[in-house]
Amino acid sequence: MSDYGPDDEIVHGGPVPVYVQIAGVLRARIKRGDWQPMRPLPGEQRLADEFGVARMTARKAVRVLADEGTVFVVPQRGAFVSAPDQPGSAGDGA
Amino acid sequence: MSDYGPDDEIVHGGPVPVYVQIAGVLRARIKRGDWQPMRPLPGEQRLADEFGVARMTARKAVRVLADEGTVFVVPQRGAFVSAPDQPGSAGDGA
Amino acid sequence: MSDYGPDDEIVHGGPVPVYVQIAGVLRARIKRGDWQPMRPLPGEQRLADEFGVARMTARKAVRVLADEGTVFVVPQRGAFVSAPDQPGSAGDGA
Amino acid sequence: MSDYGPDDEIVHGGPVPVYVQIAGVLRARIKRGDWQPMRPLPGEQRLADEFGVARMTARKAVRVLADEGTVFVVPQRGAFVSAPDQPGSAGDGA
DNA sequence: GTGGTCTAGACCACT
DNA sequence: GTGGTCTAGACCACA
Repeated sequence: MSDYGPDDEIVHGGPVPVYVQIAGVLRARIKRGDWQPMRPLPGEQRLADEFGVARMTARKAVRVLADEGTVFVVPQRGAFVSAPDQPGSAGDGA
Repeated sequence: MSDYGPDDEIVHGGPVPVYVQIAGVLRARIKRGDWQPMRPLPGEQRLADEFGVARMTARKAVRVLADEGTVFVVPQRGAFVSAPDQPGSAGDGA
Repeated sequence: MSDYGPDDEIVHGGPVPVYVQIAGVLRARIKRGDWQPMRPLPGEQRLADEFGVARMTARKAVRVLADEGTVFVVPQRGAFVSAPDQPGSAGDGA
Repeated sequence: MSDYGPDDEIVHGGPVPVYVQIAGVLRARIKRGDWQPMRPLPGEQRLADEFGVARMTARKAVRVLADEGTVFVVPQRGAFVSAPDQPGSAGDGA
């Protein structure tokens, strides 16, 4: 189930491609700590279902995060949140 | 199809360039709220068809609106109505 | 469906491990030409179904063939019949 | 029209993904000089037609070449053969 | 279940 | 005509 509300609305036909919007939502959740480092994101199909898009679109969103290093993809295992660059030393409240 | 009538007639061969006239019509529609902020304008081809002009003419009209900030253009995505500058401070009922 | 009959019967509880027996059957089919070089073997699930064994058993049988070079495994793609060692030096005419 | 023959056959269901095979064929043509630096490759749809695959598959092949730097893609213009690193000084027959 | 690949369509902006 | 995006299905190996 999703704990997410209107914050995560996806706009079709807008200036930002759907897959980029989804990548942004996922990125925000990761930074917010919803998904912890080394833990898997929901699978492509689940993301597609949640956002109401085709799997290929959800897949492209995950690829955006993988290309920027936010997550890493392990074939047949899932997409995992990368470890933060400098975990804990600054900026996170420690 | 268009919901617009004689109001939007374009005069060819007059003192005002056709693309400026079209820009004026589009600007009026936006201010009237026909097209909402963050939503796309019709594509160049559609505008060209509606006004009976060449694509380059429709393109120039959109550029006028972009230059004045009424719309913003996202390459490969289209032209989108800008958000109003400060919709709350004056004129909107606040 | 399988074109194979009693020839390929597997004996459980005998002196020869089931996966070795299955490897032998598969090896025979390859040598017989049932499966051509560079073509994929049936997937693990299909082999498991055909021989009435667990997926891990089918997997081990394929591994036997891979270890001896009869087939080669490409991750995420399957197991493929290897090209014959030196088909040209003798018997192929070149 | 294609001047290409059996050399460029694509195998479906083989150990190598179709889009990787196509990328290999295109790479070979570029190295062979069929397509000169700064000239465009055929469009995605043409490649798809030539190889008998979906456009998305041809697209992935081009992306492979773009990722490795063999070509560069200009949106709405095409994919262009990159300039060689050191054209002519070594390695090409010296 | 996962991600990887592939098909066969579609609409779009832009050139 | 180009590439960019998107849909809605599919089969597969692998765990």
